[in-house]
Amino acid sequence: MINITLKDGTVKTYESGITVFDVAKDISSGLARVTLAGELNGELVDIRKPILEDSTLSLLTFDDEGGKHAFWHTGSHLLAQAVKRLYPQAKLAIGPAIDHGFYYDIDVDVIITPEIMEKIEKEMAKLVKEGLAIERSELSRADALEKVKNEGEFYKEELIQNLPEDAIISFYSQGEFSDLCAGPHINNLSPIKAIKLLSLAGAYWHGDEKNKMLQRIYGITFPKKSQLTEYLERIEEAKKRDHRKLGKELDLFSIQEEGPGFPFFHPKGMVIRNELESFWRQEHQRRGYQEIKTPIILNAELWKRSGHWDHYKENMYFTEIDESDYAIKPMNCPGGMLVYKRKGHSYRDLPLKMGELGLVHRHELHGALHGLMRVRAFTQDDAHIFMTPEQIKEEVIKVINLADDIYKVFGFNYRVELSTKPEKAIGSDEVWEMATEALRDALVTKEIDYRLNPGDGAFYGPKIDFHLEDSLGRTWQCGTIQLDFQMPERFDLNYIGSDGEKHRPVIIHRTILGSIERFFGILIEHFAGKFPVWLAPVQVMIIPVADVHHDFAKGIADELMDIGVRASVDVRDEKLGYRIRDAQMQKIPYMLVVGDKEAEGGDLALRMRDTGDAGLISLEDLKEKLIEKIKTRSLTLD
RNA sequence: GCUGAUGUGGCUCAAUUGGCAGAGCAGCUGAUUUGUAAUCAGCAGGUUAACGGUUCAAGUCCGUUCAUCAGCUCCA
Repeated sequence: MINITLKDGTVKTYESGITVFDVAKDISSGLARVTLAGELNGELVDIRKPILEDSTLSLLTFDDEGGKHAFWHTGSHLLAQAVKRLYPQAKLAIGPAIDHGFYYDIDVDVIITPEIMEKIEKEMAKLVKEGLAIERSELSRADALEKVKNEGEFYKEELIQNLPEDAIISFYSQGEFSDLCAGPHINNLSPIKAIKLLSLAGAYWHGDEKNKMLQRIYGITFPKKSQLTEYLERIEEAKKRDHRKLGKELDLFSIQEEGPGFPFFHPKGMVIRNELESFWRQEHQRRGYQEIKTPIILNAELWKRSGHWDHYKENMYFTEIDESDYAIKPMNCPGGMLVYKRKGHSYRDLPLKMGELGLVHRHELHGALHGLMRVRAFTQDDAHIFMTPEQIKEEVIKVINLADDIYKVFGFNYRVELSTKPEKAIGSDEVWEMATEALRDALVTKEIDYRLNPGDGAFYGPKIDFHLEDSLGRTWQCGTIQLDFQMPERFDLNYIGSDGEKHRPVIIHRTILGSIERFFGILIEHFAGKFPVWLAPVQVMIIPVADVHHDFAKGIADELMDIGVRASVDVRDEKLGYRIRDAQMQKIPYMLVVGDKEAEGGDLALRMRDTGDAGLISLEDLKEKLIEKIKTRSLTLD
């Protein structure tokens, strides 16, 4: 007999070998119906999993991540089964559950069109009606290989061959369909009440562009029809926050055919950008950073010395001046190195922090461009910290703190990744190991959860990345902290130590916002265009009731502008309601309606973006409120 | 770069089987003088992404290129 401790702390005694599903059934048939998977001693397990020893067990439903995972993984099998029924010649590659739904990569000789997707969707619904049970079985490596070979599933064959020696090879089957799969899966198909195939894309086998491109079908399933409707509505809502759409509507920026990947910033976008940059300068100055600006075009020799010529050439643009080769900078570091090298340095100068809002150009693949998020010209909020090896940890921690301080101002959540040595890299393994450990040490000291991203470091060093989310939950790298022992060597940088000898400094390359462009895009989506007061292009729109109130309105605007508030008067010959609507749609935080009553009485009728009419306020109180909101970079209006 | 889809006034979208390119909003002009999310009327605005082809006739069919969108790959 074994003891099983449940989520609520109750302990139940069962015979060894009882399955997760049987435990659920024993508790109640209702619970058994909604249980999709289990979490056994902290590990996600199949609902069929026999429990052999004293354990803690959580029964997972669709409300749990693990339950969703099993549900969607089964969704992907259902998709594959439907495809195989319609196109028996199709070869299956991989079909995992993802954060929102699932996909399956399929190699089939017909081009899947939206019409075919509809057909597949119908076939899936038909399969659910058949009420097939899902069964799990294990095979030896030889038998498994034999099975998939007989079925002609050569992608599966390759997958099995790549499994580690001791791996348990399991298959899940439903009716005539069976698929190599580690699971977990749900008990049978009938809980799947809503099915939607979402999109279609090409995807390389093993993610390698040298391999064949397969057709990837994305889909999602739910236990209730209403959940699908809600999901689709949420997607629609998220699309309204898209920075490309809002950028157009609010007239912030544009990207035109004449310059793919080269964004134009419009007057209103520039207000936000300038506010961001002055905030950035303020935060850096008070932390001891100096600011520099290095040229955009520098000669080819420099890029050969820095290693970019050998390691980054495909992403660079080149030009020729007086018959010499020049490159347009894809990174700011070599220029920064030259500034450091201009004069001798003492250990007393270190750490030396040089910041640069540097405009870089990188050739990104045409298909990779995405609004402001991925462009071909962008301004990095770069800085290079020159320091002694002893200062590494402290300085890395200071940068982590700075990033956290800055992200907090916007109310962002972020995710941290640690990226290690890539294939194309310079420097010895020992130095890489040391640098990677230094970064890891800083993360551990700060008790930050991070995700490991092997092989994704810069070519000169490992890095800590900060990722922020867009409206659809896609994450984008913004801040980065990169440790570099290579550039100091290549540029023969040194400082004089307390011993009077020359020493090699170590460099941190870092950004906080990442690129101003990308950060701006994230910002638009994060706030859905409703910028906090300090960033809003127009902070107060004054709306006179009639012509006779224009002078009074302009007087108010002047007083506000005198204290640095961006105020504007809408003098157009339109009805009040029209102009309020317009200001509202421009997402202007505050509106003032001024007519006879205000001109006589002194107090002003205030309207706020989110809550509408806010009653009367005196000009003095309003000024105080605005100054406070702007100074504290408040995220709220009242 | 790869796979698939898309491209019509500044914006959002119409245009039967190939048969005279249209509407709303925005803009301009005039009337209207307005109290918390759209006042009325008139005017102007297009080589239908570009180039080539088929046809008596192309926004529509075919080809090439460019751009955009969803992914893949890559990356701030």
